[in-house]
Amino acid sequence: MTERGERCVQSVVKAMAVLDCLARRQGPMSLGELSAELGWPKASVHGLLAAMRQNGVVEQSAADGKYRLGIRLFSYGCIVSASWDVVRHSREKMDHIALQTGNTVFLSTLEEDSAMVIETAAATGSFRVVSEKGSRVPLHCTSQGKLLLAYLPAGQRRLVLQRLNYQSYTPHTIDDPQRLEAELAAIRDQGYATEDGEYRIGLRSASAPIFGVDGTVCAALGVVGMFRRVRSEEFQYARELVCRAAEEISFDMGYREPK
Amino acid sequence: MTERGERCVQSVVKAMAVLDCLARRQGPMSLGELSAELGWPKASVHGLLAAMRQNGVVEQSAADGKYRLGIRLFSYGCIVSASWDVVRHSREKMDHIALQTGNTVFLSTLEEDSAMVIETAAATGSFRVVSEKGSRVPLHCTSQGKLLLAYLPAGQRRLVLQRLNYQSYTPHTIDDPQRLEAELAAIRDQGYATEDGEYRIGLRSASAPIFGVDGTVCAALGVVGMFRRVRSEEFQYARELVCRAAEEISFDMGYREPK
DNA sequence: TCGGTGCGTTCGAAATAATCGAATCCATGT
DNA sequence: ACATGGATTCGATTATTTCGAACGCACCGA
Repeated sequence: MTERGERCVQSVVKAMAVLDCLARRQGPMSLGELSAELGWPKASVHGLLAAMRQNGVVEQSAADGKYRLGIRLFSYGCIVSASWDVVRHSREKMDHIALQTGNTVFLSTLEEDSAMVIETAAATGSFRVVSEKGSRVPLHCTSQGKLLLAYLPAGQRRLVLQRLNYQSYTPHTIDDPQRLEAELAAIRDQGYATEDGEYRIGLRSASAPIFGVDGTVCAALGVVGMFRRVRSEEFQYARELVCRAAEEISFDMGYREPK
Repeated sequence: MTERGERCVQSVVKAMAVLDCLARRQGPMSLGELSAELGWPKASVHGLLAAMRQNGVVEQSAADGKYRLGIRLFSYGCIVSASWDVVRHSREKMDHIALQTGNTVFLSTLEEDSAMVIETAAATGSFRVVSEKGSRVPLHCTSQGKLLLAYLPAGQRRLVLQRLNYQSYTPHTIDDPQRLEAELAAIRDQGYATEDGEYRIGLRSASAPIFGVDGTVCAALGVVGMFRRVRSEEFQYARELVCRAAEEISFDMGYREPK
């Protein structure tokens, strides 16, 4: 471990790995567990944890001594969230679409080879699909995932497509790279993505791109619900609302369509 | 810098200081700024940043090379937020109080010598007070701050009271430790805290303690708004709703009042 | 009451990895 | 083409991390 593309402080890389480990578990872990999981001596892991405990990035339970992600990370997360213009520009329109369609509206962006929800507007219907802030879904079988992939620069897209696992969640999941490539091209053509029970049976969704001032897609605006069929009027209506809102938000953010 | 109470990895402590610096600014910073602010050579800071950039804890702008907190911190923040039982148990009752009173309802907890908002329910009225998740307010001049202080174990409370700055925000701010101590005792007696324009002129708030199963206060439930007077009927009504809800939430979380 | 067990924590010397001034690169703008 | 201001890389010195082992402590069953 003496050679590295990037010249960086290895202790800090390790500390980040500890955070990742705690994040994957989503719950408290003992020093022993962390040490075993990471393959480093307990004393080493302890040193890293102690450093991060100092300012609340990790916390230690007074009862059982287990470690977990700390409140300071919540604080940082709020700062990051507040820095996203796209959330501020979308909030109102998202609520509006949620009311009009009765379904869940969400804003997603790429994070670690998956699509992460960064904002939601709750459904009003009784069969509401819940979509929690911070939750992640696969890229190859959701409308937001496929959309974000479709608009990724070709170079990065190729790399991500290679890394994906193409797990089949339902019989409708697109589980081979060739077909996904074709779907992505179609998405770029029509300017939006749909998903027809490819991730969860009975769930359908549509997503449209929000462009930043630099012309790249900074988020996917989507609607998800238990629509009857993709061709149904309600779904097409929801899809259109999302597409129009995404265009308007892009405009608000300073993006101008190339002529 | 060879002696330390805690035995911890100093590079990681420094990395955390970099994060803190970026968090305080709440916006992008250049390597030079960070270096100057922290008083360390640019190359050193760069190494720390490079390590954290690897996994998205910090991001670097492609345009101007400036650094900022990364999306991974948002992801971590959501995990932390989701781990708080108190939020899940409070959500519904908070919405209810917000509807009943038309004012902003919030859940707060201690973070770095201030009271941080961890959940909110938006006001319905036209003169709504906004309270953003993650925002922090002083301890000595808000109902949530005084409440959290009042129920802190005596040892910790003394330490915090010493560190506070007692800045006067309005003519009503309690700006001396003695009077604050007396106020805290009164709060413990009556079981709730109020604030009468001590932080912002015209703003009044009331907070009640939510107890965890271990008997400590894990959060303050509060309501804030432009109430006419503390003795007004609306304020007393809101205060009572908050107190009752806080008791119920405490019960739901497994707390049983000592006989 | 007494060991045993499984924790987190501390210790200390060997050895690795961080440090930081200076050099380099790479945009921008003149 | 040149200067400027920034990020980044380099490399020898040196302080820091490392990690096995020992410690302290709570819990639990005998």
